[in-house]
Amino acid sequence: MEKKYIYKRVTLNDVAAEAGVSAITVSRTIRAPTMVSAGVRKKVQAAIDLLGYVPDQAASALASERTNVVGLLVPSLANSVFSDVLRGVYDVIEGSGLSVQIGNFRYSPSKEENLLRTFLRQRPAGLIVAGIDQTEAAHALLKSAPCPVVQIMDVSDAPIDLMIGFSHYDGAVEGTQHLIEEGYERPGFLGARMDPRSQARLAGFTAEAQARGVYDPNRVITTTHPSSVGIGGQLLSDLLAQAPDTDAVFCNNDDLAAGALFEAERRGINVPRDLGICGFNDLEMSRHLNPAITSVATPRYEVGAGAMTLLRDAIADRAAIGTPQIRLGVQLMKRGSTKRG
Amino acid sequence: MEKKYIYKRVTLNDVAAEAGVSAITVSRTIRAPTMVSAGVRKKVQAAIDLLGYVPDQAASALASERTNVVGLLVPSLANSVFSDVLRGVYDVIEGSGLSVQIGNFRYSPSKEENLLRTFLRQRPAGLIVAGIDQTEAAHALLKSAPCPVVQIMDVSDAPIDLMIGFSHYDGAVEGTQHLIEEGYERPGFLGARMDPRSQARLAGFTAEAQARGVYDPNRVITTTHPSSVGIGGQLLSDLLAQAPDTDAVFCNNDDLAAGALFEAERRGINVPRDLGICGFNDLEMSRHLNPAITSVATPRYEVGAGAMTLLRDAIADRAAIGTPQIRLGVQLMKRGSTKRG
DNA sequence: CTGTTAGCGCCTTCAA
DNA sequence: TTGAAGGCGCTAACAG
Repeated sequence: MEKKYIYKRVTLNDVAAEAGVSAITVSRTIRAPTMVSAGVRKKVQAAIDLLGYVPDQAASALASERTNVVGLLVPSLANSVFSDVLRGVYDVIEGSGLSVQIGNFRYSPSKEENLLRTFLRQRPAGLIVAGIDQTEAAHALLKSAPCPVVQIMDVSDAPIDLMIGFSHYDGAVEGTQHLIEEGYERPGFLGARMDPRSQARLAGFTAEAQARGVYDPNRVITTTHPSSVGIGGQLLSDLLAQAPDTDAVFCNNDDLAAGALFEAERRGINVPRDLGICGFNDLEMSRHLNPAITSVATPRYEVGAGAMTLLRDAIADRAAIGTPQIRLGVQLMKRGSTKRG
Repeated sequence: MEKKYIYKRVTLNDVAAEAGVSAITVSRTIRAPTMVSAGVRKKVQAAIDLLGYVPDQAASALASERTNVVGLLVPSLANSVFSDVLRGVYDVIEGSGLSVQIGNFRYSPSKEENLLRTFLRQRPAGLIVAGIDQTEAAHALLKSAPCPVVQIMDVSDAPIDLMIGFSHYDGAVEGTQHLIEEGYERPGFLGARMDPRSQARLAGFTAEAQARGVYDPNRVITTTHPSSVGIGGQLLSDLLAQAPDTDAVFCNNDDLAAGALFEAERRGINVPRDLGICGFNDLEMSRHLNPAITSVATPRYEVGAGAMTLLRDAIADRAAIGTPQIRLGVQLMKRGSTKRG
C-alpha cells in the first residue's frame, strides 16, 4: 500500500473564517438552521459549498454524545427475508444522514445480548431489533436504552418501545384455513429452523387444524436446520413416510414449499389434486412455479421501511402521532387450484 | 420516549485508576499489548474486565484519525448475490473489532462517487467496492485513498489495490461451451439488468458462440430491468417469438434460468430434450428444480470472506504474502441431461 | 440571534 | 517500558 494521500481536512473553523462568523454559528447552520438568521445562513452555506466541507462524525459524536448510527440486530444474514427488510431500511435511510450498522447474532440470545451492549456503548441514534423474544437481560437493556428502539418482524402486547411487524400466528391460521376450505382433510406442517417466529406459525397451524378437527401430530415435521429448498423436499419425504395419507402441507416458508413441490413432482404426486401446498412469505419465485403455489404474503420490505421511518421520526423528535406500534397485515395469495379440481 | 437511563460511562481513566496505572498505559494495553510489560498487562486486563470497559470509538477516531469502519459499496441490495457476499464479509469480520457500513449506489456511477467521497471523509479503515468499472473520478479517489481498498466480484489486469473476484466472461464461455457440447446448435442468451458484469457474460457467450459458428444476434434478448424469475419467463417468450427454433439458452443468472424453465414447462417444451438451459451463480434452488438446471457456480460467499480477510490483514499491516489479487474459479455444475437424451 | 468557554475520551508526541 | 501534556473537531452551556 504505497498509496498515501493527505486529505486537507476542512473544519468548522475554516468555514467560519471563510464566512466571517464563529464556528458555533456554522455548526448551528448545519444542525438547526432556524436558529440562524437568513443572511448568515446564506453566507455560511456558500462557504460550506465553496470549501466542500463535510462534518466530522467522530468529533460530532464525541462532543454531542450521540451518533448518527442506527444499530440493526438480525438473527441471520442467510435468508432472503432479511434482505428485503434491509432493502426497506436503506430506501428510507437515504438522505437522512443516518447510517446502519448490522449485527448478526446468529440466533444466539447470548450473542444478541453482547452485540446489544457493544452497540449501546457507541451511543446509537436508534436501534432496530428482530423479534420480541429477547432475553430478560437484553429486554432490560433495550428498555433503558437512551435511544428509540424498534422491534420488527413480529407483534406483541408488550412492546419495548416502537414496533412494526405482523402476526406469524395469524398468517399460519389463514394458510391452514385455506387448505382446509379447499377440501384437504389431512394437512401437515413442514418447518425448519424453528426460531420463535417459526414456532408461532406452527402454533397457528396447530390451533386452526385442531379447531377444524383435522389435527394430527404425526403430520408435523420439523427440523432445526436452516431452511432451504433441499430441506423442504426432505421434510416432505419424511412426512409421507410417517403419514402417507397426508393430503396437504402448510410450509413454514416458501423455500420449503418449493422443495416440497419439487419433491412431489419427482414422486409423481399431482399438485394440487393429491397434495395441497401453502407456503409462507410469498417470494417472487412462488408465483412462477408450476403450479404456482399459494403463499402467505408478508410485508418484509414494508417492515424495514416502516421501522426506519419510525426511527427517523423518533430521532428527529417528531414521534409518530398515535400508536407507534404498527401491526401490518399478511395476505393470502391463493394460487393452487382446488383439491381434485 | 420516557426512557432515560444514564449510562455511567467507563473511561480509560476509570480503568487506569482501578489498575493503578496511567490512562495511556491502558490505551496501549489494548492497542499494542507488546509495548506493555506482562505484569501491568494482566492488572489492566483485570480492571477492564471488572469494569466492563468498552472503548469509545468516537473518541478513538477523533484522536487517532482512523476508524474501525469498513465501507462496503454495492450496486444493489435487491439480489441474492449480494447477500451471500455480505454473509462472507460478516463471518470474517466477527471478533475483529471492525464494523461494516454499507453504501448502496443503485447502479449509479455518480451516486457511487458521492458515497465514496462521504465514506472517505470518515477515515474508513478500509473499503470494499463492487466491480472494476468505476468512473475516472471514483478511480482516482480510490487510488489515493488513505486506506486499503478491495475490488470484488470481478477481475482485471489493473487493480486499484487489492482484488478478489472471478471472471464473468470465462464463466459464460464455460456455460455456452457446455450447451454446444451437449449437442445444442442454436443457443440464445437471456440477460437482465445488463450491468458491466452482465455485459461481460454476454461477451463470453458471444465469443464462444461465434468461435463455434453458432452465433445469431437474433437469439440475444436483454433488458435493463432487474432480474427476476418472472422476467426470465418473459425473456424466453420474447426469444421464442423472435427465433422459434432456438434450442438452448444461456441465462445471465439463475433467476432468469428458473423463469425460463417454468415458462418452457408451461408451453409444453421438453427440457432438456428440446431446450437446453444453463444458468449462472448456482443458487441453492437450481439443483432442486425438475429438471435440475446446469449452472455456473460462482464463489460469492468466498468473495465476501476473502475480501474481508485481505482487508483485515492489510489493516493490521500484515499485508498478504504474494499477490493480493485473487482470481477465484467458477465451476460448471452439470445437471441437465444431454439434448435428445 | 450570535459568540465565548470548556471539555467530550482518546491518542500522539515527547520526555523520563 | 511508562507517564505528562496537549489537542483532534465539534457542541453544550452559558452569556450577551
